[in-house]
Amino acid sequence: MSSPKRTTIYDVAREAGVAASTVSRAFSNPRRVNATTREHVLEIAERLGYRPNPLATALQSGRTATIAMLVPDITNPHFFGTIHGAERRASAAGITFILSYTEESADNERSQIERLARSVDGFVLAASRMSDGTTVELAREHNLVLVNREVEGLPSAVVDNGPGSWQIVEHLASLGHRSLVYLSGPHQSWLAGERWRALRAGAEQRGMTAARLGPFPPRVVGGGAAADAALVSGATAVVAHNDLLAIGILRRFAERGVRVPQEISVVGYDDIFGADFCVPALTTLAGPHEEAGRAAVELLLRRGSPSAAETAPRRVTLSSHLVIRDSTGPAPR
Amino acid sequence: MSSPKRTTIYDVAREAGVAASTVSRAFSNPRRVNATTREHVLEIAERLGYRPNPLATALQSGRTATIAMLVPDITNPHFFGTIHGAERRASAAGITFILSYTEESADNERSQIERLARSVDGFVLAASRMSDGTTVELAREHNLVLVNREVEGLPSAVVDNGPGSWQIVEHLASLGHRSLVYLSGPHQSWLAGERWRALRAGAEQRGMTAARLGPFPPRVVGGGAAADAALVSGATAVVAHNDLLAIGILRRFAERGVRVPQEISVVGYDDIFGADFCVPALTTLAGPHEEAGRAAVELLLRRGSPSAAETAPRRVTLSSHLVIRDSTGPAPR
DNA sequence: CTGAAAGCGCTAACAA
DNA sequence: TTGTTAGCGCTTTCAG
Repeated sequence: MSSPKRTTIYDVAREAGVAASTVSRAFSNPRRVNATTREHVLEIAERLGYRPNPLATALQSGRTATIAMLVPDITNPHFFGTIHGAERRASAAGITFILSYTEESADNERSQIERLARSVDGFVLAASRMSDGTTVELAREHNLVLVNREVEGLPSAVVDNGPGSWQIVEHLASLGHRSLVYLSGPHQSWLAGERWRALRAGAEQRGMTAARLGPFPPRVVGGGAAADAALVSGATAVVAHNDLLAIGILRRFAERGVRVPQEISVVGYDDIFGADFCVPALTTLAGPHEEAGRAAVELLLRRGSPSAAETAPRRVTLSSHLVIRDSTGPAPR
Repeated sequence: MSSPKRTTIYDVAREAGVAASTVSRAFSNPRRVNATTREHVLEIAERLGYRPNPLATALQSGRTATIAMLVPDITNPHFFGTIHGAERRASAAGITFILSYTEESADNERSQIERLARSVDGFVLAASRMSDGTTVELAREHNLVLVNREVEGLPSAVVDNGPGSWQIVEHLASLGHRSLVYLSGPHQSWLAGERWRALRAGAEQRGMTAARLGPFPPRVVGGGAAADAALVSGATAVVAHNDLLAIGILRRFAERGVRVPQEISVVGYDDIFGADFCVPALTTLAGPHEEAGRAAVELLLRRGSPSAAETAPRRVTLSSHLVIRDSTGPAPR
């Protein structure tokens, strides 16, 4: 497997006729070394195929140059954008990126954080399922940044769902709908709460009735039960917690011969891959999730740097926008 | 961020009235310690909130309890299954899982391996773009397992595409098609080569003509050019390098008013999310990709263990199967 | 600007 | 079974 002996700073030092500390400086603190010396050292290092051992660096300095991102569920395409943005940003900064799944479990999330604590400089928690209290407590010991979740006092990057949910209501109202039902996601989901609050407020303002049903698993399979529940509710418009659920709902409606949007309108969240080619194509709230991932990593990196530690904005909000496709139409009369 | 001072084995040792090495053993080599002593140590450790520092362990022992998976492109849903399977397996073994993207670049792949080398026990390379030579060379220094790629002498887990591609040909032949065109993926893709070889051989056997066009980017956007090229070729059936490309092709055909499958049949590979609800639903070669990811990690873990180092199977092959949906039909006459 | 020396927290001989 | 003793490869005072 791995070679018997790797070259270390000592090998380089000996060969270059300098002390190990000088080699160390040549790499990690270039300006503290005479330019000529450094060049010489670097050359020898190159020739010997020297590679710094990140583990040794981390053990000694406490800096691991690694961050971890925790995601509830990888099979949800919604997260791809966020993950991708975060990974790109970390990679650009020369930071190793660890991805981990928590299977929608707050306990898992917590234990993963504890397990990885010493191996990373910080965490990006995507759509964290942990309670505010637990999160704040962990944030005292660990470097945390949230994505699509807000907790008082913690840095976060979120795609606003409030204004976006209002857009959904306005859209439905303009089509003559007088009632909507929100098919909710996991009840630990902060986002689900945000969405419902905004939908309800928007509906009230427009004189529409709004009901919430669920929770439903935020996956295609959840769509069957969700669709049936929606039908019983009598609402003319359903807003699904996410596109996965919405696609499942469309499928169930198709099975039952319920025509969308003639008999009922369907709206989703996230604009995932597939939302544009399912049938009917899904009206959904799209957002710059890749940007959110990037911003989160940026917040994390900034906390590490000595400068601008507290001056930096702690909270990034990004705008979402409604993409209108074929799953919404005039309310039936 | 992180607390000022973490408790170490020394703190525990002092408190428990034993040597540090005993504490170390109590955790990493439980059977080499008197049961009573161990229990006592563990209790003290618990009370003091001791957590082993994986970095120190790794630096000393060389074992990092971490593996890395390198994937060409995360936005390709094809990889989700593989990633998920690998992650689950690693997680079950208490192994930290690092995910990294190589953006379809062999150079990137190589440099990532070198960068992570000291921080991980091994690598899972998914659909590696590196040449056989480079791969073999790297395998001398690093612990590599391949997924959906075969290189002489290296362990791998692959979903067979040969037999699967034959199934595609048989299916098309049975529908009366006399010609097919393969719209190829990246030319560094080993899989693309395998597929084409099998398609060509199968076609020959069935007296069909087979042509290869491309390479096309294996994404939806590649579908436009691919579809147009297929049309010019005059073939009655197109086999796309993957479902993403196939979906792009369907879209282009729809735009151009080409009816599928009446005028032309379309087949994809991978059975990704969305393949069942695009229009028409896609006929595609499905495979147990999650299983492949799991198997790859298993191969990696096995190499580490002293026993069965060489007895273990080095190559896992999994069967694929054709899922027939609505994008294939009788050849036009 | 450079070198010597002391660890970071843990494991692994080797003794006892 | 347990303790002692060296380090793993690097960074970081502290002198020079």
